[in-house]
Amino acid sequence: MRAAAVEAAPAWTIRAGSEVVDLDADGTVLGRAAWNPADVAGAVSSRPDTRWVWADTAAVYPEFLAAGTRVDRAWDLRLSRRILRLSPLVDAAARLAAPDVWDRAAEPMPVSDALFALTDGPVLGVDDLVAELSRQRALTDGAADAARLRLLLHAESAGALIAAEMHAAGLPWDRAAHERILVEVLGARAASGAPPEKMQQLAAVVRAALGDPAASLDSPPKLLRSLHRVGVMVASTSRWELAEQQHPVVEPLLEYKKMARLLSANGWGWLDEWVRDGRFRPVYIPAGVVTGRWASNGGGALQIPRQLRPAMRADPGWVIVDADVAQLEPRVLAGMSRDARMATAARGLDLYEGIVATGAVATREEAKYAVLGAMYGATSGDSGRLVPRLRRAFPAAMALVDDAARIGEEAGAVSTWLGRGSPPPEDAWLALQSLSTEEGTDAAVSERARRSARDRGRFTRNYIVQGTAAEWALCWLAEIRHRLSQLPAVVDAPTADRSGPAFARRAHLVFFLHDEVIVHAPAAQAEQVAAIVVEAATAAGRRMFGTFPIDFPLDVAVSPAGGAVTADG
DNA sequence: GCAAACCGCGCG
DNA sequence: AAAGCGCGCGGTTTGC
Repeated sequence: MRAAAVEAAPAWTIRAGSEVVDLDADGTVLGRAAWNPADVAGAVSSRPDTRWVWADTAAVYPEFLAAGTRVDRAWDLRLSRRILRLSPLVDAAARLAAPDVWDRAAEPMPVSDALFALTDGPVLGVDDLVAELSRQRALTDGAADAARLRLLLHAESAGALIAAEMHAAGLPWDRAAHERILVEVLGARAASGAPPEKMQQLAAVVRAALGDPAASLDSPPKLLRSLHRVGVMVASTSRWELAEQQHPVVEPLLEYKKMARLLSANGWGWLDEWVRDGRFRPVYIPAGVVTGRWASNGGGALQIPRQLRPAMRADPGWVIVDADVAQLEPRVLAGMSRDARMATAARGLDLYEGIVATGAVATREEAKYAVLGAMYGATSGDSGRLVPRLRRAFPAAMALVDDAARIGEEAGAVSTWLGRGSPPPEDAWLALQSLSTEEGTDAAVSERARRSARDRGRFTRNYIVQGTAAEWALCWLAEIRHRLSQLPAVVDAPTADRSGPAFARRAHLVFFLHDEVIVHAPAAQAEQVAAIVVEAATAAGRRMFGTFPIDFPLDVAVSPAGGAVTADG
């Protein structure tokens, strides 16, 4: 018999509404308590080894951060539920069939300062969470590969913690540096409403080339008509098509479009709206993309142009540690297919050069287009023509993506390496497919059905690779977070107040973009942090692929500002 | 008059 | 030497 329940340390702690419930490792309730908002730090520190459980990290965890504390481990019931519903590792009969109160509340909820998610939609009581955790643990423990599924759910939940923490910490952003770039590229800011100086001048040049001083440059249909009038017979105004034309309007117009994009997407208005106190605080949405990738909401965090990277600037005495994985997706493909030849080609920093060395293709560029074509399902163009060569060189890897495409075309489901299942086809898709098999079907309908099937095949082909890459990245992030938390805090950091949460007094994650992380670190810890990021990549590879010899090399740059040039061009 | 749909382009 | 995947956003046009 174990000791009295009240004295046992909880393994799980559920937080909902105004209550906290502690559970032991078996899920037996150890005790219930009222939640005390005045002592969040005490609630955390008195349960050093627990895993915190809640319905929605984005709704609950900001209160912890605002109170100056963090948690080591979490279980996000909403994110886990979405995975368990579709995972092929879970017995199909045990998966949920009908939507219920959880699903109505299960729209991706952004991480934000407001706690509106708590009052939006159906309210879940703490007993609902106790029951849901029990159900999810049973599904996970009984899964075809429990360890693998558990890794995915833990990584997913760790990602949710990190998303909230990165929002709270903010990305160090130098308004003056950003404005210098704007002025250099666009010219001085003009009176309100008017475009900046250089843009006005360039617009005049474009209009002169169009022979129309009143030509509209910002409306694609009008611009298209203007182009046709001067003999530029393009079908659209997109850049790649214009670039093929020989006409004096092309060069200034492309330049103008670049400027207009910078102004509207990341101009002074963006700075005013998104940068406060030297921090850009985007809203991250973990698993906001169907493959498991993160999405973002507001501020275009995942689309910051490289042009503006130098505006990312560390605080005085701190540095930016910027790391990205070289060719993450093909490496992940080699790992999941156990393709030893591809893994050999991936040894070293440049997988594309490794492929050239096998003799499959002649140049690095060819290798790149062949690999992209293989993962995206290219059928034509230079990329499509190169794919068969890859199929001969790496049959195991190619069989995996080719099978995924075939399954998708046949309305089937595919899965990532850790068990995130792809969504089923939509009803309209199924209806079109069955319509095309009926007798006497119109040829046009059959063609639409075939195209729609191939579209889905390209989706499932890419799903397994993109989704597994997202899983690798979650493991990497979680490892980095854990290792950074072991570093000593810099108590007298000059920016401790400005950075807000207490965890920001030590090196902390401030940005994540699919295969790249940025850590804001005290300069004295720069080398330690760089080593942590590299070790975490190795650890993530082991967690995902065990002893299979696939490398995940990084480009790492340490500097006061973003956009630093790394050794690998 | 408002919202959905479309375009074009930024990111991986 | 592409036109194959996944996104968000601002601006304009289109549809009700």
